Amino acid sequence: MSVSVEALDAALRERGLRATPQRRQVLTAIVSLGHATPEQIHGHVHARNPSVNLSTVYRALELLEELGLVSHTHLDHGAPTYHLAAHARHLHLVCRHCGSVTEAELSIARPLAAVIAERHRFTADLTHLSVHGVCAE
Amino acid sequence: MSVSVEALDAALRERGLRATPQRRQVLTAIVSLGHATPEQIHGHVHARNPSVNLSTVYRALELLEELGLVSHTHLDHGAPTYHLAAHARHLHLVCRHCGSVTEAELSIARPLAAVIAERHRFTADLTHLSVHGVCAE
DNA sequence: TTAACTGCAAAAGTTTTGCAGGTCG
DNA sequence: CGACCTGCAAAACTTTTGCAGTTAA
Repeated sequence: MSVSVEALDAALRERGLRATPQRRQVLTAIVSLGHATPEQIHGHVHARNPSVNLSTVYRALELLEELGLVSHTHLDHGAPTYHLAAHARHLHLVCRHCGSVTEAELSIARPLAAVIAERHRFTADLTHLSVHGVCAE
Repeated sequence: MSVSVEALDAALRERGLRATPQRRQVLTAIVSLGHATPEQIHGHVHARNPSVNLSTVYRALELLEELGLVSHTHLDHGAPTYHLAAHARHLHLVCRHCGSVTEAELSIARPLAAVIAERHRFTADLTHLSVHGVCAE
């Protein structure tokens, strides 16, 4: 975790931007939560620092994503969920019925990515891949 | 197209629901547009029948999906796009840069679905699969 | 006729924005 | 000190809901 925060500080410094507590706390929240919606992230940050505003969370998420530290997917019904870019070593199986999210090996989608690259000249970003369906319940 | 509308009428009758012009027009719009957001569908319907309200479009989409005639995915930034269930014979390649949506053979994802079924006991719905990435530009 | 459906308007939920004040560097 | 950031409030969107009037069957 402190690794991520240090990476953040470095990335910010490099761009002449500021390392504020809020930005660090948003990143820390993502690290703790694994993957979460802006709302959930705000809840986590807010617990430690009640003055932090939801709009600041949105702005921080946008920035963190721009810096390449974080990325997001649309898991279920359009709800965006954010996670560490470095942790994006799995794809998501989203159950339509129970809403559960299971993680699966990224490597199992490699063959698919290869076919897509070849036939469509399209570079698939597997870290953004989520497969919808029905789990074993 | 009239095929779809007839299927709609039949499905509605079977459930004791009503075949209204609005419902038919929403379905027709989806047929013409291929895939479209609620907003775009409303635009299309509205052009022919200006009195149709957006909330009616939402209600119709919900119903059509329930009847299994239509389904939706979240293509790009969470924007829901609806399409005929019968046309869902392809998966989507969504370009992060230009926003374009390319269609690819569903069959190329079969092996992936098989692995997921075996390892995770998860039945993948490939018709809801969209792959994000970068196209050839 | 009458239960289902629609249009309208308002509510609810989410994300963005303008601005005055606070703060990192 | 000075530009960058934040909190707040309001705006901009998207989707849902309640209700009175309309309409398909």
